[in-house]
Amino acid sequence: MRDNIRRNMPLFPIGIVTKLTELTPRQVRYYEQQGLIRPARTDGNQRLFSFNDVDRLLHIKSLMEKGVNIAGVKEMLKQSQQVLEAKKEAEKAKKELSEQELRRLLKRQLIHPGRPGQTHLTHGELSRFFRH
DNA sequence: GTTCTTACA
DNA sequence: TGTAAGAA
Repeated sequence: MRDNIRRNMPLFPIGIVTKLTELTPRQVRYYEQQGLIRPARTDGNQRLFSFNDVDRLLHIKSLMEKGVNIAGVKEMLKQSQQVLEAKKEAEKAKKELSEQELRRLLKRQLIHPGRPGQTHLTHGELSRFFRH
């Protein structure tokens, strides 16, 4: 799991990122303002993006193209983090629980999906995350 | 030559 | 979001 430190390594300036993502510098900076990404900075205050940042931007781009607005993108990214955290917890559980206990847990999660603290949205609220 | 911030159409 | 100005 040493790959993550590489993926988070600040490597490319905004010019490279815009070519990689086909986003405009304006968009990239704006997304940073909205807290969707937080690229590192050089001594001269120039942004340096990691592979993760680029992936994130591509994800954001695809969502935007599907009509999801900033608020919606934020939620989606939150869910992505929750999924990752869930995976970590699952690995923990795998070590701490017996196979049998694990089966029971998984079965319960399948029957009661989104139990922990997920946001249940009504149809009306969902529209909040799309362009009007 | 690139990128940064701020401001305005 | 695009574009311009002035400073790194």
